[in-house]
Amino acid sequence: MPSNLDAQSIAPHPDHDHQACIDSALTAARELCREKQQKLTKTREKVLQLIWGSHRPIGAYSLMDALAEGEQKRVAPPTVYRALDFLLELGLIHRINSLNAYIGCQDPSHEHHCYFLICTSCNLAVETDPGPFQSAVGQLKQESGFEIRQQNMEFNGLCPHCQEQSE
Amino acid sequence: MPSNLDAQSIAPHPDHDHQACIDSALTAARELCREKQQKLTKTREKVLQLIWGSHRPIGAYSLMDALAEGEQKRVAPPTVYRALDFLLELGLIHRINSLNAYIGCQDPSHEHHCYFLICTSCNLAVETDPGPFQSAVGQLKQESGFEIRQQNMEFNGLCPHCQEQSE
DNA sequence: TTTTATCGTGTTACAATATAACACATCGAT
DNA sequence: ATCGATGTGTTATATTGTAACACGATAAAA
Repeated sequence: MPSNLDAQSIAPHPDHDHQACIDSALTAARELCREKQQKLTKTREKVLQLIWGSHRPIGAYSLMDALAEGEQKRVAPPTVYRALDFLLELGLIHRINSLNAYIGCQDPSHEHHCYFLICTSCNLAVETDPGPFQSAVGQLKQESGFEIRQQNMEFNGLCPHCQEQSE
Repeated sequence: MPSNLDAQSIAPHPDHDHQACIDSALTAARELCREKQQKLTKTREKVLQLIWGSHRPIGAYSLMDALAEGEQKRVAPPTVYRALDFLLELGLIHRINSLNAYIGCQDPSHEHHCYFLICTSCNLAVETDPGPFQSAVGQLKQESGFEIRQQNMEFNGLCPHCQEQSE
């Protein structure tokens, strides 16, 4: 789970040192690629960095726009999607299905299920610990007879900051 | 929660009387529309019926294909999407985000969160009770400071029937 | 050192999902 | 009878994602 958080909350504080997030994400990514003997190429690294440009999910085509900044040529969709597939595969990013968008993984060092809190006002997305849900999941497995392999949870609501704004 | 279930499981048995599902869904829909003073027009009813044609999520364009069966003209996408929006709004169907597809709601009589078990082999999708998860959600609200308004859970795995097949 | 195999990228075209905008029709309430 | 609200038809287009094939770099095998 991420450092660099608001003491009151697992949501990153609006004024937090975001460069630290980016740096630690990239360091973790390089480390993971070394371990798994995968190459973090220029494109892949740039995409990861852009995704970590905020704590808000970003779409593939927005990434293409961002990649185009200051470049002569735009990259084509397959380039971005290949990078995204690579990063997803390694667990360095997650896909937010309800938004068709991608966000950095807070803890890529081991596989885990995706539990996200998403602010419908500012789009902040915070990854949370699936732990507290696992007894209910176990019960559900029993009752349903399903063999559950993936858990994908998306909570929508208002983040602490946006609640203040709207008061 | 639906009747007509496998005794061992909340998943519908492959041989269950599916016409009963369709009929009770349509009856419930008519009732709900009367209550809420909304019109279940021909198009809307047909779409709902097609969605209830199985317990598998179905995409908007497949619905268009199904609507076209035995008709002279195909309807255009907006027609289907309007019907879908209407049915979603009333809670008669849910959207499965990870599949861009739609499925009938098992219990439209009151608003609730969406918890689905989805079989990655046969696409069976079963709606389950969010109840057992609510204490963990409450804890999460506290810790995160988020005001959670919507819960959208998609579990992927193998349904009991497909587990047998793959043994 | 050449050869070859693998992996990553470039490029073109296209598929699949979803919406905007505007015209028209229906139907109940004033 | 008219008006306003709601539902549908129609055309065009936006958004998200893939298929298929060519090219290039790199590194291991011959």
